[in-house]
Amino acid sequence: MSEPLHERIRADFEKRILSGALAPADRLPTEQELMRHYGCSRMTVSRALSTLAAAGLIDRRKKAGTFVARPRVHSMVLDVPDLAAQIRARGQAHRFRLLHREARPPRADHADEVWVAREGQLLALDGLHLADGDPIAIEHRLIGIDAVPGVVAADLEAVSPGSWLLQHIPWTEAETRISALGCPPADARALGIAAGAPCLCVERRTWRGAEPVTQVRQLFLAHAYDLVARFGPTSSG
Amino acid sequence: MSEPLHERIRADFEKRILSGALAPADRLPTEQELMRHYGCSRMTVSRALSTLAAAGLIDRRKKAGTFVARPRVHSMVLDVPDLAAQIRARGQAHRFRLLHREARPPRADHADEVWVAREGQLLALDGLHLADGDPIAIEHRLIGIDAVPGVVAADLEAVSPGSWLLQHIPWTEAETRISALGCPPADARALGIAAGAPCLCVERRTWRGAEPVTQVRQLFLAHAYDLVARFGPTSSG
DNA sequence: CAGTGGTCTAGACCACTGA
DNA sequence: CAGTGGTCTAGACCACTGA
Repeated sequence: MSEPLHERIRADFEKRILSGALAPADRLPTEQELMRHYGCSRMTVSRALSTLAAAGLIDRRKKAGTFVARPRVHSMVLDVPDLAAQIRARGQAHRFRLLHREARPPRADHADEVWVAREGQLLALDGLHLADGDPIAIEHRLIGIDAVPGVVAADLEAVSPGSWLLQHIPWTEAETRISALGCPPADARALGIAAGAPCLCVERRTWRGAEPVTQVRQLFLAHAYDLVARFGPTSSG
Repeated sequence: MSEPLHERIRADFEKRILSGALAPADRLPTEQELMRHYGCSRMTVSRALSTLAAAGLIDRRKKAGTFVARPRVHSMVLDVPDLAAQIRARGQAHRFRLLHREARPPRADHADEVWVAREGQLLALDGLHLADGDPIAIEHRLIGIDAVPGVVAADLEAVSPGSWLLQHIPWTEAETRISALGCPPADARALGIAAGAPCLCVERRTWRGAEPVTQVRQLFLAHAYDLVARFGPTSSG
């Protein structure tokens, strides 16, 4: 038996809930009943059910029992592909070309700049992502120098700023906003497309603990970039 | 002490990893050392570390010990807002207008249709999402009638097809693809915009267990719809 | 107030794997 | 082969909450 018992119990109930055999609001057996059914101790049963509860598949209420949860339809796991890797996977060469680089204090009337730099300095970067020499995305990035002092000396064309940060900031929290828009004229010129052409816009703020690290706005040519998200309790089990 | 001890241990190490005090590849104390430090049993320590391992913050290797994991930069939690609720939150009225409805076998040369219906019948729906009477999105949907027999009799203007399915299919797995594109002419006419205007395109396939349920392609007017994703180990703890 | 889940203990045996 | 984590037991006390 390579599979632990708690995992078998968890998978049993996941399957019944996924298949609809157990519908939302249905009551599961009590821990006592499951102990008898699986011939194991209460800790083992409890561990299986705790995992399902953490995944949002069931709700546990004292005295009342354990119930199938209503599906949470609002959260998915989003794969954020590495742009450079995605380009290379298509057999193209990826390059990042820095268009502009400036270290300075934040402008008080720019909320993003104040958010990133607070009272310190920020690094403002504009650059192009190229696939086989053709621009496919433009990014505008702000980095807090106090949060990431090493960035000032980094060669950000050898490794793109996003990759450099990921390699040097050990863990991050981030918030991403995804939208579509017509390409503004200045970006369109840099990308070599018509102003107003459809672009996928990804805006992201990243923290290290409570400290802001970077804010970035990336515009991708339509069809150059897809975001893929998967959803389902299986992904958490 | 309202907070369980295993949760305190988990939060301690999460904090140290997030703050950078513990860097990737750093070794954590052994379970024996943590038992002494927190004055608790091995199960309690193990539970805290198992939760961190499940969240991807640490790697545990037998004989070698427990180590801070390299950040997984590729997965985020994506909030999929309910379009109707989002419109109402802006103080507008949401309505779904059915443009076309047809029950028929799949066309053999349409991969999406064969995927949804297999050998059975499918329901093909086209409709508009309206905010205060103005179109803001168009959707093209295929539903497998064998998987969801009740849908044939449903009033899909009173409740939009997406909402109806969520209420009647107890749990789902889904795969979503997000991109930007210029609006095709036929969709543009229905939306009352110029052909080629930028749109956010969301394509989703949904399963119930192993059975395909629905395939939908939605085009949103730019600025009418944002997708927001959050990322971070806190979300899983 | 009785039944349920939440937590925790002090052990045990085992599997894996690096020294 | 010794140290580490993975699993499991058979209990215990407690907190919550619906009947």
